[in-house]
Amino acid sequence: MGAPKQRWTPEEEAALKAGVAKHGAGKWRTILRDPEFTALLRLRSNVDLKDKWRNLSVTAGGYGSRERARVALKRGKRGAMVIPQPMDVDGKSLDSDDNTIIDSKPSAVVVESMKLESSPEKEKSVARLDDIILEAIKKLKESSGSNRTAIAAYIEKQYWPPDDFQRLLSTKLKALVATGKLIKVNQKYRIPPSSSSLGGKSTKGYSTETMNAINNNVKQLSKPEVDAELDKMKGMSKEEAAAFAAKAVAEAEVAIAEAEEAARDAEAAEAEAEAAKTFLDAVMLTMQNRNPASAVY
DNA sequence: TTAGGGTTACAG
DNA sequence: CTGTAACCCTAA
Repeated sequence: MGAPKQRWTPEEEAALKAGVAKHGAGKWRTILRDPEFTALLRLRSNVDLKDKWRNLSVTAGGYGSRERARVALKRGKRGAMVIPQPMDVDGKSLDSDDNTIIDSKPSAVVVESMKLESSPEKEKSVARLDDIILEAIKKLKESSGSNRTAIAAYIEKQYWPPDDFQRLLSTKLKALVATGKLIKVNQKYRIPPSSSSLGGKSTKGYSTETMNAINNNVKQLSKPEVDAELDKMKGMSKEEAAAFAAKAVAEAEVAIAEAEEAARDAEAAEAEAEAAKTFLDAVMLTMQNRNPASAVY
């Protein structure tokens, strides 16, 4: 897993995901033009966004079109393999109310080594923070994971204490969770295992006001975007759909984090992010209604 | 402009 | 050498 060319910073990734959550995958130019992301993605082209999204999909274990092709080739040469799908075991609801989030992306735990490349200072420091956060968790070695306070304490002890650190840390943790580099379980963060599983969705952190708005919207949303996404899901096995949904929820949350981080137009951006989450809630409901024990396809 | 196949750069 | 991530090329 390389640290090759112009690596994407977690911020850029988050912005990309947020953009996809808002406008949908494929609307690269739109995402790029969105005043909320244009700043963070200013150095990336629409093609870059597309490629990055493809890479993310691949490493996420989600079947990106590309990975499928590669896998197919490998199988072809070795002439082996089936894709056994023991179908899942749990017909459980995806809608639990605790704060458990388990991202759908495995992703290796390789931290980004600091490169002394020619990148803006800002990006350098944030990339380093990611590195440090992971290091902190590793060093702390808490079996069930480490909470934000412990992580912050460790970092403050080992490194310099930036002024905006606490807030920055929270944002970074969210981003890392969304990226699959960390898993959050009951307020604690830990390094993800090699494989992924599906978790409940989180309903944390939103004001009752917001939640009401969401619940209210869920009942009467009818965007063409929704139909399009739901249509995609028809061809997925339940497992795939669940992973997809879990990932999407994480993305929506990143969108919210981004909205907070970018103080500018925060309200409007947050509203859009919430809308994205609303869509996801609808997806979840739809899935629960239609996913008998067997897959659709 | 976008999707997808191909290529390059780099880490393990 | 192989796998991964960023980058390039081109058809639609």
